[in-house]
Formats: sequence, structure tokens, C-alpha cells
Amino acid sequence: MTDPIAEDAADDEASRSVVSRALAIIGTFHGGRERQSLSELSRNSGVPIATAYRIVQRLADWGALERDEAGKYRIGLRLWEVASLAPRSMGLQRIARPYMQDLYETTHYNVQLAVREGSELVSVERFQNPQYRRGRPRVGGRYALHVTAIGLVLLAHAPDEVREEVLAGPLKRYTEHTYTDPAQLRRVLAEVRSHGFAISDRQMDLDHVGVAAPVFGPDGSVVAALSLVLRHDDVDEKNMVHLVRVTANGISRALRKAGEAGRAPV
Amino acid sequence: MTDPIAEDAADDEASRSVVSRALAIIGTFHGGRERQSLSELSRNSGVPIATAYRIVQRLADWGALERDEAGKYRIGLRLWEVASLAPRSMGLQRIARPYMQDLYETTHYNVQLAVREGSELVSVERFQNPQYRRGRPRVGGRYALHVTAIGLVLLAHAPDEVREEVLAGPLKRYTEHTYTDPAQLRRVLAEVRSHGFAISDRQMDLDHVGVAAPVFGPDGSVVAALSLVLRHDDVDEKNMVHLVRVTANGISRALRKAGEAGRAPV
DNA sequence: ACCGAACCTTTCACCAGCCGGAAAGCTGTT
DNA sequence: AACAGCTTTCCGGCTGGTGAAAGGTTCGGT
Repeated sequence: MTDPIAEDAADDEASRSVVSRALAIIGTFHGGRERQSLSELSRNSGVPIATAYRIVQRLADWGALERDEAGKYRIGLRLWEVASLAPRSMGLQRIARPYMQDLYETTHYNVQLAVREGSELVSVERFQNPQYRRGRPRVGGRYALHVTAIGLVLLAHAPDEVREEVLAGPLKRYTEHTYTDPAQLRRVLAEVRSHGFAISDRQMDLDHVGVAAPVFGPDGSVVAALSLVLRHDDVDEKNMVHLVRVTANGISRALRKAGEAGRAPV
Repeated sequence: MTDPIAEDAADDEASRSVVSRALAIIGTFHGGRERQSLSELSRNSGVPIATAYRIVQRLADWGALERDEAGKYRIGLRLWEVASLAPRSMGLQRIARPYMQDLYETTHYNVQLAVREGSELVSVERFQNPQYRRGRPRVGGRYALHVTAIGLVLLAHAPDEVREEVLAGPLKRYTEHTYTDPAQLRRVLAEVRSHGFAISDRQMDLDHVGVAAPVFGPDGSVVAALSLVLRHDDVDEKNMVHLVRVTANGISRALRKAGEAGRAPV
């Protein structure tokens, strides 16, 4: 089996430590590689097999990994349990879901919620129209910031150094409409900030238009973005801007209220 | 601040290893303790502070932990990303959600999905009526098997040793209707197996009635359970049994189809 | 049935890297 | 200003981790 993804070997100074090796091992799991044998774990993480053996034993004892019937390892339920305490994903999600559901039920278009992590976005929650699902944005998946409406919102409100990094780096082209000129993208981002929403018109693929708006945390910073994705010939996306913004603001308000109540998800 | 939960110190043979210490540290997080300072992590995990410091550094470097503005540590987004690859939670959830949503929209009662982990149940997904939310079953939370309808289904189909363990152990009473007599519970579980569903009538609290049915994996084993929770004076729960069973069977069928397509969630 | 390949598991002796006490910074508080 | 609590750094002692290698097992091919 050839690897579609480059090997995850890491050669940092700190990568010799046991903890780093353990993390390298669990980091080999990603979409499309959800079950691995011990040998695969060793190969993909760059950790020697005997070492991997012992580490995997301990991870499995604790429940971070599990073995299936075939003896392969997969991410364990216990790890998911603690991960579901991550404020930036599940904490946010818990509050945002009712709003997203309302938006979905009034429009029946795909609704997305994402946060920024470094110079990428991570999809945190989505509601999809079953008749019409693009598998693409997997919950838990990472995607580029400069392509989608939701990414443009997050990029527009990112710290300067992140924005400059993305603007400097190569801007991968997906369609003829994708922004690949840094100067143009910079102009667009300024508009996103001043208007309070972003539109991505066939920049990811030629069939879809996205409308996105920022979600603010209790301290006024942008902690997430909400988007609605529709087919570009379905309806005029301008009509949807208000709806998306109102929903995003509703989530922001709920976050502020939850913050005041003590349990502050950011 | 006094701890509502007993200290998580562990003194096993293997608990001296670095990996086990790291896991002990991330294991100190649970509902109600989502943000901890380094000192708290050290105290709650039993790991000396200097050691905890080094381990936490590495966990934070990788993204398993993050620091918030106040300098406290919380579960990081990166950990949630890999955890969202756990077949028994997110894999199952991805398939079950549309069915759960349909059930919710036709009834507007609370819908739950849970799996068994050891002698407890872990809530994997839920749809709640906003007007009427009991905060109780937090997604990612653990609960006893003998009290709720969903737990009774999971317990009825658990391996013998698990069932015996639960029957032997103390059966905590929540209301006057809770099953606390092992012989009685054993009889109930046999009925659950033969009838293909479970009903919990005010056994958790005096207001709610639950109806639950098993979800089968591709190999015919019970991998999860689905439940509908209603107020006991709302409607005759018998009317709901058919609906819950049909929905659970729909999920089972979808799991089988996904299994045949290669990506087998269990 | 036989053989070979690939994988999983276990052992072992050495030494790299970890452990943790102690003390120095760094806040924010009385 | 002194204090209390938390975070960070340092370093000697030594223990648990490491990786090669061998035995066991499962599979597929001939």
C-alpha cells in the first residue's frame, strides 16, 4: 500500500522524548488512515518497532488506542472522551449547534462552523443536506484559509503575522476564480473586515458559492466563523448574507452569556 | 477549591513510565474541570510538578494541550482532531446523525446515541429539544448502565462477564422505580433481549420515560443503542417503541452498507 | 502440505534521558 | 514591602527506555 501522504517523520530536538514519540504515533492517524497495525504505526511515525510496541501497549492500556477484531489499532473511545472537553471544538459546538440547526432548517443549505488553527482552518461542526452532500469538509479536517468564505473570514481576522504568512506563501489555485494574487486577496480581506461577511463565489469549485460571517468570543475577538454553502445557480447569495450574519451574532451572544455564567468557551 | 472528585492518583507498576504520566495528566480533565493550571495538573495527576512541567510542555508543543489567555491549560484542538477519527464515536456518529435528526424532527423529543465502554455507557451524540433540556447526559460523559433505557439495552447485550459484574456490584438507586434487585434486573434484561427494546419508566428521575433499541454492527453484534426520552405524562411511550426500533434498524443497515464499502466503523 | 514472507511478541544489557528537590523569577494580594 | 502561589530553570543520581535479535504466529502462494 503506497502512502498518499508523505511520511510523518519528525527530526526535531525534542522528538527524542518518549512523549513526543507517543504523540507522533497517535498523530499518524488521519482521515483515510483510521486503522493501523503496529508495524504501520512504527513505519508511519518513524518510531522503531520495539519502542512503538511498548508505547502502544501503554496507550492501549489507558484507552487512548483500541484493538479491533483484526488486531489493528484505532483511536480509542477514552481519547475521544477527553478530547470532547476541548473548549474550542466541543465547547463551541455545544453552544452553536441549536443556531446552526435553525439556519439549516430554514434554508436546507449546508451549514459549516470552523475555527482557525495556525494558518489553516479546522471544521468543527456542520449540517448537511443529505440529498446533496459534498463529502469535502470533514468534521475534524484541516483546509486552506484563502479559498472558502469561512476561511476568508478567519483569515481576515487572524493576527497580522498569520495573515502575512498566508499572503506570502503560495496560494493554491482551485478554480479560475480562486484568489491567487496577494494584493487582490489583501483587498478582499479588508472588505471582509469592514463589511462583516465574506463571499466565496466558485473559488473552491465551479458549482458552489459560500457566505460566511464571524463569530465573536466574550472578549470581542473572532473565535470562529459560520458559513452557508449553496449552489451558485440556486439563489442570489446576497439574500443569504443577512441570515448568516444574524445567526453568527446569535452564537456570539450565546458565547458571551455562557462566558458570564462562568464556563467560558473560547 | 475542594475537589468534588477523588484524586486520580494511580500507583500501578506501569504508572512510572513517562507515557503513563502523560496520560494521567490529560486524564485529569473531565466535565467541570476543563481548565487547569500547571500546579493543578500536577496535584490532580500525582505527577511531581517539575516532571509535569516538562511533559506538559511537550503536550502543548504538539497541540494536545493549549494555554488560554490566563495561562491555564485546556485540551487542545489538535487532540480533538485525531480523536474525531475514533471509529466508535465519530465514525458511528457520522452515519447515525441523519437518522437521529429525522427521529428528532418527527417527535421533538430528546434523542440519544450511546456505546458501552467497560461497565458504563458513553454518550456519543444527542439531539435535544431546546425548550426542555436536561443538561444531564453530556456528550462524552459516562453514566451507569442499569438506570436508563439506553443503558439497559447495552447491558442486556454486553458480554456475560460485564453483565455479571454490574449485577454483582452495587446498583445505585435514583428513584423508587430504579432496579436495584439483581434478580429483577436479570429478568428485565432477558426481556430486553427477547423483545428487542427497553423501557425505563422514571428510573432515572420521576419525570422521564426512556425508550431504547439496539444498533447492530456489520457482524451482527450490538455496537450502540438509540433512545428517545419523553416526559412520563406526555404520551404513552408504547407508541414510540416502533419508531425507535425502526430508526435503530435504519442505522444498523447504514452501518452494514458502510462496512461493505470498506470503511467499517464498529 | 510445504515454504517463505510479513507481522507480532518477547527478551536483554547498556546507557541516554528522565526524575525531582531546590531555588530563582514572576505575578498579584494584603 | 513582605508575602503567597505559581511557573520556570538547573543539575546530580540512577532508573526505565532503547533497539537488535530471536522465537512464535498467521497468512498467501505454489
